[in-house]
This record gives sequence, C-alpha cells and structure tokens, in this order.
Amino acid sequence: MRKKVTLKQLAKELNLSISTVSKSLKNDPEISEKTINRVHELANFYNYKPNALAVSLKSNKTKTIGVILPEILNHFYAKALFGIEQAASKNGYKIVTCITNESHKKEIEYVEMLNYSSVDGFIVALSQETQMVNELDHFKVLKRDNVPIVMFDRVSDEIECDKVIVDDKIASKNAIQYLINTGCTKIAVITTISSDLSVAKLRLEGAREITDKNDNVSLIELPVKDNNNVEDEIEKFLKDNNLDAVLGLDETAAAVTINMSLKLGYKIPKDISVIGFTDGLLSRHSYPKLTTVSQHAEDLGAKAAQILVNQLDNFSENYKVKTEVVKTSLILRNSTN
Amino acid sequence: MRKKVTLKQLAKELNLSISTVSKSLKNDPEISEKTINRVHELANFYNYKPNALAVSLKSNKTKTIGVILPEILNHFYAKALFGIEQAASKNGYKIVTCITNESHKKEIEYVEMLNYSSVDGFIVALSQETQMVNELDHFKVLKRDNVPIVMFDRVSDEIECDKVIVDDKIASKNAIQYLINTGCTKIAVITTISSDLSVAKLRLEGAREITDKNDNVSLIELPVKDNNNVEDEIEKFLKDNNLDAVLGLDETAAAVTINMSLKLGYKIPKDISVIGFTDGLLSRHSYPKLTTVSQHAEDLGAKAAQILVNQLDNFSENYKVKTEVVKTSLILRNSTN
DNA sequence: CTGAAAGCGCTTACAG
DNA sequence: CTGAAAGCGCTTACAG
Repeated sequence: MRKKVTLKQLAKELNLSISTVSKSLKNDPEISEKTINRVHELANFYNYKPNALAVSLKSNKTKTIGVILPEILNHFYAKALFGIEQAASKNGYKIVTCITNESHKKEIEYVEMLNYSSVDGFIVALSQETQMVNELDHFKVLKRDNVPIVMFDRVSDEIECDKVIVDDKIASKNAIQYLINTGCTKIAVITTISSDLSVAKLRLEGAREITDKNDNVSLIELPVKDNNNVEDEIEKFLKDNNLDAVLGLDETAAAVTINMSLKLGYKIPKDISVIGFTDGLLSRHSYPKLTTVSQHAEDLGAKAAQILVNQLDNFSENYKVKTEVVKTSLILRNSTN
Repeated sequence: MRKKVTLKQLAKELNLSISTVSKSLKNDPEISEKTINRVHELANFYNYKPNALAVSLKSNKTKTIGVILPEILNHFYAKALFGIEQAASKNGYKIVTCITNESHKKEIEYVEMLNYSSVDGFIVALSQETQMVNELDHFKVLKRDNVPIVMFDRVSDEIECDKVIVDDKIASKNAIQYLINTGCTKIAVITTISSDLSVAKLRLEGAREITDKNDNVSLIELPVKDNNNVEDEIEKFLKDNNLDAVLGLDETAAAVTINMSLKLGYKIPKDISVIGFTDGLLSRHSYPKLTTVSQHAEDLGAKAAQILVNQLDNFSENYKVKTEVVKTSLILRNSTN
C-alpha cells in the first residue's frame, strides 16, 4: 500500500550503487561533488527520507523515548508531558506515551512493550499501585540491560537512576508557615490522594513539622476515604471543625474545600484561608482564585527529558546518577490573606 | 549496551537453524513437536521477544498509530486520548502522540515525522491554525500513499477520510432550547475559542437557529477577544446586559461566567442560568456545578481508534469512507433551573 | 572515486 | 522435518 522511495530506487535511476547513494546523501567527502549533487537532486525530487525502521535496526537506536505516566486527566502530568515533549523534540527525539491509570499491571505491560519496541530510554512517574506494593522488578530488568531511566515526581529508592523531584516537604512547610504568618492557628490538611504516594507522605510530613514547632497552632488531618464522596466528607469536616485555614494536598481537595466553604456561607479568606497544591485549571478558575503551590510541572518534565537525552547522546559506562530537586513556589491569589 | 536475545543465539544454543527456531516459535505444524517444545523452553528461559524493529521492517507494519492532537491541557482531548489508547491497546496497537499546540507548522512536522517513522495510520484532530488557513497538503500526501487517516472533532472537508464528530449544532440547539423551556428569554452565547474552528461555527449556528425561531427570545453574542483578559471582558458583558442565561461554547467561557456572576452577586440559577460545553474538571468543580453538554470524549476517541484499527486490519482498495456522529447529552447539574 | 559484500534481526518460499 | 537463501532498507569496512 505505502511505497516510499528507497535507496535502491534512487541508485537504479542514477545508475549508481546503493552504497554510493547512501554516502552521497551524507555528503561523504570521498564521493565526487558532481555525484553528490546528482544524488541530492533526485532525492529532493522524490522527497526521499531514509526509512527510520531500517536505520534503527542498524544503529540500535530509535531516537524515541518511552514516557510512562500514571494519569493524563491530571493537569500536573499533562503539563509535565508538555515539557517532556518540548525538550525531547528540540533534541531530535520523539516520545511514546503510555498511561498506566495508576495500575501496577499496566505499568509492567507498558514497560515491557516499550522496551521491546526498542525505545532508547524511559521517563517515568510511578503508578500509585506500584508505590503501594513497592515492586519494581520491571525497572530492574531495564537497569540490567543498561537502558537509561529518569524518574520524576513519583520516584522510588529501589531503583538507582536519575530522578527529578519537587521539594514537596519544603513546599508544604512554606505553605503552612504562610498560613501561620497570616494569623491562622487552627489549620487542617485535607487530601484526596492516597497516602501510599511518596509525594503525599512528604507533604504531610512537612505540614506536621511546622505545626509541631508552634504550640499555639493545631493541625487536623482529613484523608478523604471515599473518592466518590469527596464533597460530603469535606463539607462535614469543615462544619465539625472550626478551622481558619486548609491546606489541600492536591488540587481537588483544595477546590472542593473552596466550594464547600462557599456552600456553608464562609467567607474566603476572611473566615477561612485555603491553599492548594498543583497550579492547574481548577486553581485558576475557582472563585475566589486559589493560592497554590506551583510545582512547575513543565520545567520538571523538560528537565527530566534533558537529563535523559544527555545520557543517551553521551553514553558512558561509569555514569553516576543524580537527583535534581525543582523548587516550588507559592503563588498567592485570592484564597488567602 | 542493551543486548537482547536474538533468534541467532537461540538457534546456536539449540543447534538448530534460525529458520527452524523462527517457525517453532510460531508453532508451525511442519516442525516436530519435540523441537517446538525445546525452542519454547529456551525462549521462555531467556524471555525472548522478537525485535519489533526487524519484524516491522519485514512486514512493513509497525502496529503503531500516530495521534495528532491540538492540545493536551484541555480535558476534552485528554479524555479522547484516553479512549484512543484503550481501544488501540485492546487491539494490539500502540500509539505515538504528538501535540501541535494549535500550530500548523508543528502539525506538518509531526505528520511527516510520524509518517517516516512508519506509523500504520493516523488519528487526527486538526490544529486551530490549520482550520484557519485551510491548508491540508500534508494529509493529502498521506492519502496519496494510502495511509489511513481518521479525523475526529476538528475535521476538514478537504480530506476524504473517515471522520468521527460530535453533533455540535444539535447539542447547541438542545442547550438553548432547554434554557428557553426553563423560562429564559434573554440569552447570551459566550466563547473563548476561535471562530475559525469548525466546532465553534456549528455551535453558534445551532444557537442562532433556535433563537431565530422564537420571537420573544433574544440572543447576544460575546466572542472574547483577548484571551488574557477573559474575566474582565465577561464581567463587563454580564454587567452591561441584563441576561437571564448564558451558553458557554467552551468550558472556560462557562466557568468564568459562573465566577463573574458570583462576583457580581448574581444568584445562579435564580438570576442567571449557565450551560457549558465539555464535561471536564471545571464543570464538575465549579460552584454551583455546571450543567454541561457532554461530548463523550472518551467514546469519541475510542470510536476513532476502532475505525482505524478495522481499516488497518482489513485493508481493502475500495474502502468507502464514512462520517460517524456521536450524540452529545446535556448533563443537568446546578447551574440551571 | 565507486561498488560489492556483510550484517542489523527477522520471515518465508523453496529445496532436500 | 530441517535448513539455506533471499530479502525488508539501511550503513560501513573493505577492495579496487
């Protein structure tokens, strides 16, 4: 069905050998200028492009990066993906993206599939299930074969590889400190994401550390249990506790807190201050607009891609892995004083 | 660096020829059962998987679908992508996704790139720029080469290919009719997306058709000009016109309308009813929750993928293209009576 | 300066 | 029942 021009055809039409045509296209100095020009001319005429499959088979490189993401309906990962794509394509790499939907099994399948379709390396944010069961053999196989991996955001100590993470703990500390500075003393932390996630743990720890140091400040925690019932749980929680501030450990928690506060007739930020994580659509389109911890997802993704590309383009046996921490920033909007 | 097991190695270790090993792995009946078993055993031991590149080079099939999307931070496309991925992987296809970011130039680049990395077919939603300049030569090249294309959502008459679209016009008609049925007479249509988009045009047409038929109903239109100034434009518009209903032709328009109404002290839906398009995060997390036209993005994507896969798996010269229309539904929530 | 040959990892028609 | 050979489209060391 599809018949693309090949070296063979060019060679035939030019009365040259395939080798000569191949070399000419690379402007090999050992070929006469005249021949080079003839070849280029015909190649342009036919809009010849080398068959990527064949080149890859020879070179054992595909110039393709496998990207494994837990979710895509989540603004954070969507933005990270955007950053990855930009950085990759700038460096001549394309990406193949797979969404695990937080499933450990899917993650294993995708890693194997991409590995056997010969991606040059991987960029990964672990699925929730993987972090929960803590089983990462599928990545160990890659390591054994020297396939470079860069993990970002959701990482694991089990795998020795480059990592790009957010300073979640510090971010959380800063957010709580900001609330305290603006006069809040009865603070709650609300989360709708699983406490199995590395990021959830760190954010919670950060919050605790700060409130523990302040005797006059109390911290109440609400890990939402039923994700189909987030609103009711949060509404009840707000009503039962006389809070003056909430830190949502994820964007949904913060957005719903805003809406339920509105519903209960609380004034924001007069009666209650709210800070969220992830500077996504919900934060920018809530009313009032959410003060939020921006994790600079795009930078995070771009950085991960850049690290991987460097490793791929300059492979070295004794490469030593590193962990980069991307600083967050607190974006002040209207949900805090 | 990466050394995967090959047929050659298996053959050597088993003292068989490469051909015999290859056939054994396919359980070719002309090979003795004993040999087949020996081969499978060793292959399992080494976890042998055929090199996808080599298989593709031989078969001229990659079992890969190229997906070209205008945006990914948009819930609609993110959901569509999810649907595509599900349907594709169920049928043994993987997908390579490229985001054009609404750029015509990027779209051309990606189509060429994917074509030369030999994807078997394409699923496309056109970029805004492409719909504006109406130049689709890059797809015509694919057609000439018999590479199957399925367009969805943002399609073009210029290209003869399968299409999966939403009944945008009817959706818009139904939404307006619903507003009229609930007693609204002074209705506005607000849009933050470009009027160059096929979908924008259809939605607007639908709205006009219904209001034209109702003498006592007036329709005012606000195409937001400056996308950095959406809120101010909408706030002013709401203040200047004494509306009792707004249909947002995109999710942002509707979400901002809700927020600005709140800001102006209007009660929703008592003073003003609001309906949006695209049943995304913003619609579900606004306060009050948005009544919205769901385009069933996931189904849309899944359907597009299914059509493409069928075409790929049963290629026929005299295939006749079709256009499938996916019905929308109006999801009633709290922003309307 | 040009070309024949080997090889990347597979498949398959053909021979024995 | 097994294997040698050709070929997918390229690259590159080697020969002339």
